[in-house]
Amino acid sequence: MDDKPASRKRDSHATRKRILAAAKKEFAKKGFGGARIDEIALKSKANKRMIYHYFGNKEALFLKTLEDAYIDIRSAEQGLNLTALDPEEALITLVKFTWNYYLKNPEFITLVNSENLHRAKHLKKSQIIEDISVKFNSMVGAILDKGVATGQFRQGIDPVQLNITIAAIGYYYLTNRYTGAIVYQRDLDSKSAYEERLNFNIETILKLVRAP
Amino acid sequence: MDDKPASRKRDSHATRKRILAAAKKEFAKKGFGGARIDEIALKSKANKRMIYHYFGNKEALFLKTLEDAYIDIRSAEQGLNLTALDPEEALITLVKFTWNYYLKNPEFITLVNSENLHRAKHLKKSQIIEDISVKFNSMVGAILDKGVATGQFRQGIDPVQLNITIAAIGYYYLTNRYTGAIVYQRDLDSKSAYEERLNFNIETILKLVRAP
DNA sequence: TTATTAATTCACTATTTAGTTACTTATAAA
DNA sequence: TTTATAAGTAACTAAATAGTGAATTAATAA
Repeated sequence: MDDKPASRKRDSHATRKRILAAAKKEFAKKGFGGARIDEIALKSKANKRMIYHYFGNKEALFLKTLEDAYIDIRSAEQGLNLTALDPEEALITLVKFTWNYYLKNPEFITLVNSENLHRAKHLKKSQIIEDISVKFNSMVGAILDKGVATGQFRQGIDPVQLNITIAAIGYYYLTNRYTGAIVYQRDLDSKSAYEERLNFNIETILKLVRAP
Repeated sequence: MDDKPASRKRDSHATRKRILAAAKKEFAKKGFGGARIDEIALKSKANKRMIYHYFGNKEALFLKTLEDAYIDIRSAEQGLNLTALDPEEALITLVKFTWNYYLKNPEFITLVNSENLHRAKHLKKSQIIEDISVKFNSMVGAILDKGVATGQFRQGIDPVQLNITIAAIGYYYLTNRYTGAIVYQRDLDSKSAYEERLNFNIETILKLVRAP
C-alpha cells in the first residue's frame, strides 16, 4: 500500500527538484556566465548527465529556473487578495510584501539581474511568464481606481509606473546593499537598516499617490 | 621637438587605455564570470600578456574598471554645482542627471550589478572609492538643509534614503527594462518611454520632499 | 655607440568547461 | 517471468580558459 516506499532508489521527480534547487542557488550566486554545470551536479547529488537528460542544456536550465522564480513570486502576490482591502492598506501591503519577498528570496533578484544582462533572451521565449504577467498588471490598476473613487488617491497615476516604482525602491536597495555600504557609507545590511528602509518606502509610495 | 611622434610604435599609456576600454565593455556585457580575458585582448588589440603585465589578474582588472566607472560618475556629478541652485531645482537637476548618466553609460549599471553579485569583494579594497563617496554624500544633505530653511521641503528627511531613492527609481527601470518589457507588458525601451519615466521620477521625488 | 629599461610578442600549460557516448540497472506492465 | 522503458553512471572529448616563461625589439639615457 506504500505509494512512496522508503527504499525508493529511483525518483525522477525528486532528482529534477534537487537539480532545480541547486541550479537556482548556483545561477543566483554566480550569474549565468559564472555558474558551473558540474557544480550544480555536485550540489544536487545528481549525475551531470541527468541535467542534460531533463533540461537539455545550460540555457534551458537557466530559463526553467527563472520561470519557477517568477511563478513563485506572482503566486504569493495573488495570495495577498489586495483588491479586497482598503486601497491605501492594499498599497502598503504590496510595498511590504515586495520588500519582504526580495529580502527572503535573494536569489530572485540576482536571477533577474543575470537575465537582464542577457537582455531577457531566455525569458522572451517563455509563454508562461506572459500569461502570469497579465493578472499581475491589472492588480495595481484596480487598487488605484478604487482609491480614486473613494477620494483617497489622486487621478491620472499610471499603474505601470507605480508598479515599477514599488519594485524599484526595494529592489535597488537590496541588490546594491554591498557596494551601497561603501558608496553611502552606512551599514545597509542590518535588521534596523531594513526596517528603516521599508518605512521610508511606504512613505514614498503614499506621498506619491495620495490626493492633495 | 615632437613629444608625440606620429610613428610611435610603443605607447604604454595608450595600450593601458585600450585595455581598460575593452575591459569595461566586456565586463559590462557578460559580467565578471562571463567576461573573457582573451576577448579583452582581442578587442583592445593588445597582446594578452600586456593585460597581466599592467593589471596583474582578472580580478584586479575588474576592480580598476569599476573604480574608473565610479570616478567618472562622481566627477560629472560634482560638476553640476548643485549647492548653488535653488533647492528644488537642485533636486530636479540631480534626478535628471542620474537618469541620463545611467541611460548614456549603461556599462555603469551592469558593472555595479556584477560587483554586487560578488558582495563588493573587489570594491571593498578600494581606498579611492571611499574618498570620493564622502563628498557625494554631503551634497544631498546640503540641498535638503537649504530647502528646509526656505520652507520648501519638510523636515526630517534622511539624505541617504533620499539619495538611494533617486538612484533606485532610475536604476531599476533601466537595468530591468528587458525583463520589464515582458513583465510589465509595455515597451520600456523607446525615447517616449524614457521621457515618461523621467517625468514620473521627478514627480515622485518632489512629492516626497515638499513641505505640506 | 653602448647599455639599460621597458613594451611587446610568441608559444606554451594545466585546468576547467559544456556537452556526449555507451553502458548498467531498477521499475513496472504484460 | 519476460520485456520495454526510463533512471542513473562512468569515462570521455574538444574547446576554451586564466595565467606564464622566455625571448625580442624599440626607446632612452649614459
